[in-house]
Amino acid sequence: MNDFTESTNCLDCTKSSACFKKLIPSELEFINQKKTQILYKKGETICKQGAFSSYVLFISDGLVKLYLESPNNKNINIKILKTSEFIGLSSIYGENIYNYSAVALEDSSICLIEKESLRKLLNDNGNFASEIIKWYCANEKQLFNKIKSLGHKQMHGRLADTLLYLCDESFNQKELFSKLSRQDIADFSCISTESAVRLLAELKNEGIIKLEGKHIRIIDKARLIEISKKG
Amino acid sequence: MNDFTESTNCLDCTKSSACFKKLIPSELEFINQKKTQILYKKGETICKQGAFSSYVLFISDGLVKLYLESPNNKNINIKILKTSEFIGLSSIYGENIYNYSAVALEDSSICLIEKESLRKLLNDNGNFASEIIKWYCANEKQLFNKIKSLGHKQMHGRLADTLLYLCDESFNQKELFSKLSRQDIADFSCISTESAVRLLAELKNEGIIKLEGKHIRIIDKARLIEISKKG
DNA sequence: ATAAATAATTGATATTATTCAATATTTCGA
DNA sequence: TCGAAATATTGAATAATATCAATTATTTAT
Repeated sequence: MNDFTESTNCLDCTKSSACFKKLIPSELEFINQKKTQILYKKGETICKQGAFSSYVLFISDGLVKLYLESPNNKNINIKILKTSEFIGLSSIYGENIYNYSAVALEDSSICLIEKESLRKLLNDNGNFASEIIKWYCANEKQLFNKIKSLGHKQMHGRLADTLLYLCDESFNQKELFSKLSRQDIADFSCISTESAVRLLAELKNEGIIKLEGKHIRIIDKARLIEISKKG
Repeated sequence: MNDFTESTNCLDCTKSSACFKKLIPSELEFINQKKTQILYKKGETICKQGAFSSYVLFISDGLVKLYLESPNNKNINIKILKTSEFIGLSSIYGENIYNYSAVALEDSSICLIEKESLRKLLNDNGNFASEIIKWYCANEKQLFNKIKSLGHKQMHGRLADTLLYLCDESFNQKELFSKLSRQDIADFSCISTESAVRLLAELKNEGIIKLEGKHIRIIDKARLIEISKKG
């Protein structure tokens, strides 16, 4: 993010997500009263797995890495979140804790929204709730893909999945890779950092990817997809 | 399931899920018009991954195994669904296909509900939608647990997770295990059938579980949890 | 600009888990 | 009830992957 002069009023927020468009002005005003906006510096932890979840978070501007922590001090990277995405939506119901951790990959402006207020809106406004459900549908599909990748593919396929995900056009790739380490890439694939490095070198030698400093560029996407499918 | 004389009218259905309790009588009547009830025999496929999803399914009475299929002809078992649970809820929005397959573990009575009608109810009734979101919150947590299990644990920990899940009181265990093969147990853990068999024998020898025909009984739950945690 | 800290790379080895093969057991239909 | 088919079990060989150790490159803080 670059601009911190961005308005903090929900009514004319340009970074708003699809679901907020379903709110009527009075509801937007209501939610505006119930939120605070906070700036997280690059590297700061935005939410911590297991911690008490007082708020649902919304990225008003920034880039965030979402990951699961395991007791053995290893992480599983789940996804990269961009501006206009929620963090910790699922803490709204159920247990009062965050199911994952999130760290700012760049300076990020985050809206903290009171869970109670969000719940009220969900109950009052079915259109709003439906948009949230839409989000959950897409989210579930993504998690199933992760499970398929981890459950049945071996290293090569898993790394291919990671690269295909990270190289998606929807990310500013140069930017993104400059903020990710080999360990991050390994943690997306759930392989050791050393294996990630070795496999990346292999892919480079076969002309499937190009390593330009930290940036990874896919040269032969078809073959990478092939590797992903083969597992 | 035992009784097929069960009423098929949503208004006095005793197998209804929490969310339907949020519907007003006219809405229940509406949904009653928009559903059909079908009996699936044991072993029959209720929904197929990738197939066109015309309906959202609801188990009015039965027991169902939900699993992901991978191209290499291997399956990942996700969960066992019981009476009053939805199948394929996420096909309601997004792509018009089922993200997973489901098979009847016993003769099961399934309600097929028109997606369009369900969408209407979600838009009209925020309380109903909120209950669905509650379900998604719990569902997400479960999927994260699966990801943690697959991503970082090795065979022992993964099998322990499977056994702890399957031996939960919420299932009729004798019944359940009689319907699951070693392959099923392996597919929950994403390990080979042979490995599952070997590890079960190990656990038996160490007095952690007891093998009684097809039924598996946990003797030393504390140690099994230990194994699960250690990974 | 430089030293210290961190991250990336590579090779050798050890561990983990699958596959293949052979045998035993159970289930199921005629 | 019998025999075929499916499922379960066990062992040995092989493959996949992590770990450990050493080295090089990069980043960061002074």
